[in-house]
Amino acid sequence: MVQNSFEAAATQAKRRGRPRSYEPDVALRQAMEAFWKTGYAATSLDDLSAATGMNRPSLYAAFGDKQHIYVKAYRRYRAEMRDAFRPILEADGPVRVVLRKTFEMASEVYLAGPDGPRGCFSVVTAASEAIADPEIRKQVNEAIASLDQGFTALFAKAMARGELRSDADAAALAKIATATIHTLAIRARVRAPKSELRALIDAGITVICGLENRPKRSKREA
Amino acid sequence: MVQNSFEAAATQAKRRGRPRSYEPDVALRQAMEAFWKTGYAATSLDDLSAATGMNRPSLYAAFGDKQHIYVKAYRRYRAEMRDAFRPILEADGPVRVVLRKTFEMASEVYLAGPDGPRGCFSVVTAASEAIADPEIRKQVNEAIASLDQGFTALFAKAMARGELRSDADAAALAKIATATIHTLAIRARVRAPKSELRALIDAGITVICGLENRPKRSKREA
DNA sequence: TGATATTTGTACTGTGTCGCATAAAATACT
DNA sequence: AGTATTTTATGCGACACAGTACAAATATCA
Repeated sequence: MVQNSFEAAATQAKRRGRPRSYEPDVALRQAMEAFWKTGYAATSLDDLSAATGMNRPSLYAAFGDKQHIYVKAYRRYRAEMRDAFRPILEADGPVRVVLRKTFEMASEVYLAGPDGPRGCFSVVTAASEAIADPEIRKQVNEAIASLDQGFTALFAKAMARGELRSDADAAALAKIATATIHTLAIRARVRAPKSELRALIDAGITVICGLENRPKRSKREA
Repeated sequence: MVQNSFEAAATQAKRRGRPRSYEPDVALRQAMEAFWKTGYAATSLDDLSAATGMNRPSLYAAFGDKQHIYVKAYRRYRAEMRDAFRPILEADGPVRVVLRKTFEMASEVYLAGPDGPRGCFSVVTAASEAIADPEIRKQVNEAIASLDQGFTALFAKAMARGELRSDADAAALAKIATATIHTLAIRARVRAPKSELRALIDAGITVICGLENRPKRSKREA
């Protein structure tokens, strides 16, 4: 499997037998979408089959049984989120701006489902499964810790530049930033109006960075 | 059904046929526990039957089909939470104290499952079902709005007493308080260590009420 | 004591679901 | 061309599940 993907990644090396009628990468993404929307238990293998265009035996051959498909789909979700958030979160710039961009990105992702808003995979679907499945629980913990750490680094940098109160606690602020992400995810899933999410983003920024201290003429911050 | 519960509530009025071997109230609570732990889809009627001690026909007679049982169990959860939180949230006292008590109550509830931590029914189980079931989505929205409003009232009172910055926005702070509840629920479900939840509570209070301005000798606030 | 009313317990039906076995299809190697 | 290899496609088998029918059980009322 490993060398296969290596060969495939290389120069589309000629594989011996009948060619696959699916691309594992896009199939996994489609499976992810299905789980994201309906959760683990409510998504049947037939649903996955329909979503991916693969039939069940192919699903098994490619990803293993349902639990394995779920774990891999969740891993894929986390990887995509990492790739989407890291550049924004690690970019240089005023905390307020970076924070706003991060929250807005989250909000967009949570609202932008193909069939309406669906929130965050980790928060609304994986967390639910965390009691029954230790592997998933571990991954959700990693996801949360990773987010906490990303925000902590951002705030530590900002404090070093004097952008935040010197008596602030970067790790504590980070937890509140993660909390804002979490509540965004939940509210998006239950179709809270966009205005509510916007208000939430403003509230999170204000509470973490303080009120805009210099009331300038320009209305936008970014 | 309505008059039955009335009679029963009255003086155990003599019912005609074979007596029930269960108490509807405790049975619903047990069903709630089951759904709370494993979610809607992963909880079978056999699970509910085992949890309540009722057999399936009795379940149907008492509460309707699975979806109805779930809705009623969720309603029950919300009612219990209301009863638990309202007196704390509406009590007179310094915001910091009220807020801390509220967060600590939430933390305790989320951690105190009979088989380990399970988070919040609304956040981790109902929100997941919110896409498929409009009735549940409506109820989750109500639950969130109710929490937002409770915190808003608390902060408005506090501002009137001069306990918070006069330029603060009670509704905005309330959303952050709700966010703190939400992240507590999620982290509890994935078995975050208690120390993490404590740190989160402190962070939420600090970020909403500001740093303790007068460093007194006593270490506790409450 | 017998009729009536209500609940329980068992068993049944039809459907959904998971996982796999097996044959057909489609490619590369020789 | 023929063989080996890999995937697809059909479909099977065992089981879980939701919901219900029906008879037995247990109470009140006359």
